[in-house]
Amino acid sequence: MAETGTQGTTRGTSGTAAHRDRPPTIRDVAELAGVATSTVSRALARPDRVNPRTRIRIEEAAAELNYVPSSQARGLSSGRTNAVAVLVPDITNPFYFDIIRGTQHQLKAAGVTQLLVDTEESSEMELDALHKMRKSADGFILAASRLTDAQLAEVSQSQPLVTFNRASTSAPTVMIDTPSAIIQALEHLASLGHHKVCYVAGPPTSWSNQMRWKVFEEDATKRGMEVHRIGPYTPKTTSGAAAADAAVRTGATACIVFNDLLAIGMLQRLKARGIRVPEDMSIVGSDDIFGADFCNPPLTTISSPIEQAGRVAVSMLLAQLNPLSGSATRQLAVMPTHLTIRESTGPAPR
Amino acid sequence: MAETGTQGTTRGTSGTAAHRDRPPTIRDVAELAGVATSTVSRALARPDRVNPRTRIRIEEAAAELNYVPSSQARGLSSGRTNAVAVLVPDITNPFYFDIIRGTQHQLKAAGVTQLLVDTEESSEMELDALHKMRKSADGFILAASRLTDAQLAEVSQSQPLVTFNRASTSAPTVMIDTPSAIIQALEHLASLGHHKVCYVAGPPTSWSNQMRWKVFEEDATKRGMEVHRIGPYTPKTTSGAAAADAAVRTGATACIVFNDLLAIGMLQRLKARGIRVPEDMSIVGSDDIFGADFCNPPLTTISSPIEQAGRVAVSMLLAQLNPLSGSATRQLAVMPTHLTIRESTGPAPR
DNA sequence: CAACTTTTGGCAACCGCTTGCCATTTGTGT
DNA sequence: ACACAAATGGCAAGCGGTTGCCAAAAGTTG
Repeated sequence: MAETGTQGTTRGTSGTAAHRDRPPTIRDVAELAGVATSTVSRALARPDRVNPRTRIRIEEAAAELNYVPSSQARGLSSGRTNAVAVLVPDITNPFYFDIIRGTQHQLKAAGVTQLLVDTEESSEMELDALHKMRKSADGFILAASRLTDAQLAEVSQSQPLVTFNRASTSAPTVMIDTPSAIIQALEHLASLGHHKVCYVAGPPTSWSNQMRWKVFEEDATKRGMEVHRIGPYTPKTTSGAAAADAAVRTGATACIVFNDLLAIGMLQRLKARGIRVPEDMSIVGSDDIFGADFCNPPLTTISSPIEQAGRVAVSMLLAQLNPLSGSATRQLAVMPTHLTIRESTGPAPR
Repeated sequence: MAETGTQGTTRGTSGTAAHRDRPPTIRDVAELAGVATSTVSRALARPDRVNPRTRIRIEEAAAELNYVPSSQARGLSSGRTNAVAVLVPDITNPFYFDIIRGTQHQLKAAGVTQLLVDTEESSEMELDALHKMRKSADGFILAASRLTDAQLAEVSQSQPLVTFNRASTSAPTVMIDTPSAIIQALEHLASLGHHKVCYVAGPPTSWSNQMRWKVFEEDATKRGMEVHRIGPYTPKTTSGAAAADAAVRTGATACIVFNDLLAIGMLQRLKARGIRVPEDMSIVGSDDIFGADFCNPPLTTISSPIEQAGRVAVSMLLAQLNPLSGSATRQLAVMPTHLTIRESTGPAPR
């Protein structure tokens, strides 16, 4: 302290300043600004906790040194990592890319790092990641989680998370309005005169798959349609061939398919077999992924603001992490859906 | 300081151990195993540095406590973060999906966390990320970097990185064999009788765009073809319409397009305008992204093992980070390419 | 101007783990 | 059994921040 006065003149001591060797630490900034590290820390974290004049001095010093606080160190002492992990079952699937894009955007806006994890459709990997990363992420977003209700409940007990397309009573959830979507699709098919419909199932552990089938069966039955179900199939285009063949065998004239990937695969197979879409068979996909608009024929599918869903998920998670004043955090967000009618559906063959 | 001793005993206050409240630290493990934390640290990091018996004891303790070391703390003291940042210009672009998938796989295999960053085609954001994350990532993978040579050189000086599809003398690079690919494509077009060809350009700051054009011009000229060039266009399907219209105006009978996204967009526009592909115009894309095989017509395109490129990039980066015995780290990897001929190319119209 | 309240900034103790250095043990050769 | 080398484990000093607590400084009030 006594030397502060001197220091003003000192300046030259260090000779040429700003050696670009090692990244500057908070200490360097403190030194340059002539204050203690704690003050620097405060100036940056809670600006009104320090005198405006010193704050400015510190800010200038920081700017000059091009100081960037180490998130590592910060995390260690503050207990927060400023990172959020996003777990998806399959990075390969374009559907999740929309989600990822959404989360990425929103997280970046909040200055939070995104840790992307591919769980490869496996609940073990999911649990493992959840466990391994509990110290390195402040929260998790589980897209289409494959965990059981019990597992989910347990996990959500110990770490903040929000699920996407996976209902849960224990954690905030954002999901797309599947029931309404399926009903819209059936309505559409019914109006085209279809009586025999088939649901092409995806992964049994997928909650949304279960929901879709449930609603499909209920509503189709209510309409007096003949309902079939085939599957489960891995939700990839490559499974489409098998699915298409099976679908044809059921005698159904229209299929609602678990997702677009599978649907597009079916389209390819049907074309190869010379079965015309939609003349001989109508196909409805789900998710409206990249490609659904330019495949052949363009796919009628269930659209939903997926990217926005990602954003919402992040918002909900962040709200959970920083409990703001008053307002209880929202526990459920349902994204609207609508049927995008393109060219893979048409009048039932007679 | 004097009280430290007291504190040592205080610990027990909590009575029953292993409360599942807070995640266990290295201290808990040490205590359970009856050793010092340093020993635990070693047992886990360099197993042969401790006695096998104690190591086992420690491992058991760790297992019982379900101990996972804090990567934060580890990073702080060791100076390594065990994370690698992957910067892509546009998360939206399926081309990068493949890269990301590749890097993700390889990184996971190495136990390294992937930090995904979307730089939105902006060199500023790229620099910014590079700067902000220098403390939180051990290295960087720059996919299709938009940085200038000078910037790249400077950055690579201070942090380990490898570039993908962006030549650089200052950093290891993995790229796809563009020249050969373009030549293959021109050969293909020539054999179909095309004489007037057009290159549809992508982002001017894209190195691979520049390369493609360069080789295109050289080789096409050498073949005595009439060469056109249009663009630049943003590499998205939505830019395809403008590109298609411009391409038609050039009078060319075949186009080689910067990437598949743009090419698919052109396909859509051409179809809308009633211009038949490939009868009236042939289109060759590049990258063979998801969707290129099922668009209408399926796109003839330049394929390359993109996912593998991502893997290789990671390997090169990791090699750079852990300079192993002897073998100098590879500075350049060139991924092979081949022309995947589908249905968007055909004989030149007469 | 004294008495008292606010501001402001420094001190020092962590956060959880790594690592250089040193004291013990244990093992080896004769 | 003895001298000496190798193996093993603990101590303590950080890594780069954050934060509770306290003292000095500045501002208020009558």
